[in-house]
Order: sequence, then C-alpha cells, then structure tokens
Amino acid sequence: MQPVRVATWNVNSVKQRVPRLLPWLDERRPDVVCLQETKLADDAFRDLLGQELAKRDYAVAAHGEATWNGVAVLSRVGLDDVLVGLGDDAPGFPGPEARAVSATCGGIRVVSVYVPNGRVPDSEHYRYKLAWLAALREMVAAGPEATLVCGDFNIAPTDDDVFDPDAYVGETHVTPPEREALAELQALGLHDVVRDRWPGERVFTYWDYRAGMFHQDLGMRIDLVLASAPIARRVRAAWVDRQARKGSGPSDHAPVIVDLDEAPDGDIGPVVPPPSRPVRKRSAVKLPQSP
DNA sequence: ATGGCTGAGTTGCTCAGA
Repeated sequence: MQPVRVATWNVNSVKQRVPRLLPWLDERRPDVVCLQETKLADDAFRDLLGQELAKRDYAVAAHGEATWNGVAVLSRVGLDDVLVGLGDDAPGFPGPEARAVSATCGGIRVVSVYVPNGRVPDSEHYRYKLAWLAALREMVAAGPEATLVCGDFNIAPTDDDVFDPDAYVGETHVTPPEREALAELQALGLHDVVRDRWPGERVFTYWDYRAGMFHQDLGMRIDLVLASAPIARRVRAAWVDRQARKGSGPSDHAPVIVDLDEAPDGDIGPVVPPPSRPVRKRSAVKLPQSP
C-alpha cells in the first residue's frame, strides 16, 4: 500500500464552496476526502461536481439532503462497500438525517461524520446528539480493525480545544456528557491524531464568521481525525490547513489533513509523540451570542 | 448596549449553525 493523504472538511454548502474546493483539491491533492455539510441532494451533488471530480480521478460516495446536513467520501485509492448512515437502528430527528457515510478506501474503513450540533444542553437536540454518538460507537465497534473516523464532531475534546473555556460555560460542545460520549468512542482504540501530534498546542479547526474571530485565532477544535491503532502508527503528518479558512468565500471550518505512510510489512510499534509544550496564552474575549 | 457572519428556503424575513 502506498502513502495516503486523508483530509476532512466541513465545507458549509458544497455549492457555495466550489470555487474553494476544486483549487484546494488541486493544491493539496488528498487521496481520500471526507466532506460534511454539503447541503445538497445526491443528484444535485453529481450534477454539480461529478465531472470535475472524475477528472481528478475521484470516486464519490455522497449522502445528502436537499437543504441541511450532507456528507461525502471522495477517493482515488478505491471506494468499496459504501454504507449510508449508521445502520437500521440509528436515531433520527425525528427521521434519519444525512450525517454519516462509510466506504473502504485503500484498505481502510473510512467514515465521514457530521455529528448533530446539540443546540442547547439537555434539549431534545442534545439528547439526539448523545444517542447519535452512541450509535456511531456501535457501528465502529462492529467494523474492521483498520478504521478512520473523520469529520465534524461538534465536540471540543478538552478545554485546550477552545479559545477560552469561560466563553463556553453552559454551551454545547464542551459539556461532560458530550466529552464522555466522544471518549467512549475513542475507547474502542481510536487515536486523535492531530492532538497526538501537537500536544498542548493551540490548534483550532472552526472559527465563527463574526467579529473577526478567525483573524484573532479565537476558535475551537471540533473537526477530528480518529484512527485505530494500525492506522495511527502510520501517521507521518497531521495538521490543520488554515490557508483554506483565509481569503474570500471560505467555509467557517478549515480542513484537517493527515498523511499516512505506506502500510508496514511488520508491526513497527507505536510512534512516540514529541514532548509537550505549554499552551499559548488565551485571550479573554466574549463568545459571540446568537441574537 | 448590542451585534458582529453566512447559507438555506419559507426571501426581504426566519431558522440554523457552533
């Protein structure tokens, strides 16, 4: 198996993001791409991007809706055994939503996920979020050993993953039950490969469009690449592509890019992460509130 | 003191996002 570059990106409407997505594919040349918030039905997705993606040798598994949600996997290292959703017993709100699609790409089971937002702690949306995460865990637990779960988890795993923990008191994305649900998923043996590579660093993947949050680097790390042990051992690089958040017409999320070495013949053992460095000082800024 | 942005359909507004 050759080296593989995997990326995940919440594009916040693939229709609006075409002028950013195609040049980004050409520049970064990922082999496997997980997309979230495509906000497009499958036939419209094919009409919009089918030719452009085929030109770049990508096979496509799109799972969308007319208006909201929507996920996809693009791959030029194979795209087999496509599965839509989380299985027959997956929770919906109230019905099924297009929030997960899985495919086997280059020998790896890849899952693109858009975890429900949760809106307000202890609301119906919040309980749906927790139930959805439990169903995701069940599906991954039943899957193959070589697995990548990539996407917008709408959870900041720790307080290091938000610009100011005080700004998020009482909000979703940081509550203990959400973090516990994520920890239970990771307890299957999934490694948060960006945090493992950059322990203690200030690393965000989402910045609110409002109030110049990006330019002040006031964000959250909620887009994750979770890798099972045999895949995590192959990680050569793992980083957030902040360039894609700059300029005109960006998504409010940046892509996460992970380079995997070719699969070893034998077990080379775990890669030792570099020593931790202190987190840079955080600014005391009030979180923009919804009207 | 408040809103600050972007995208979607129900368009000149409301809902959703995080």
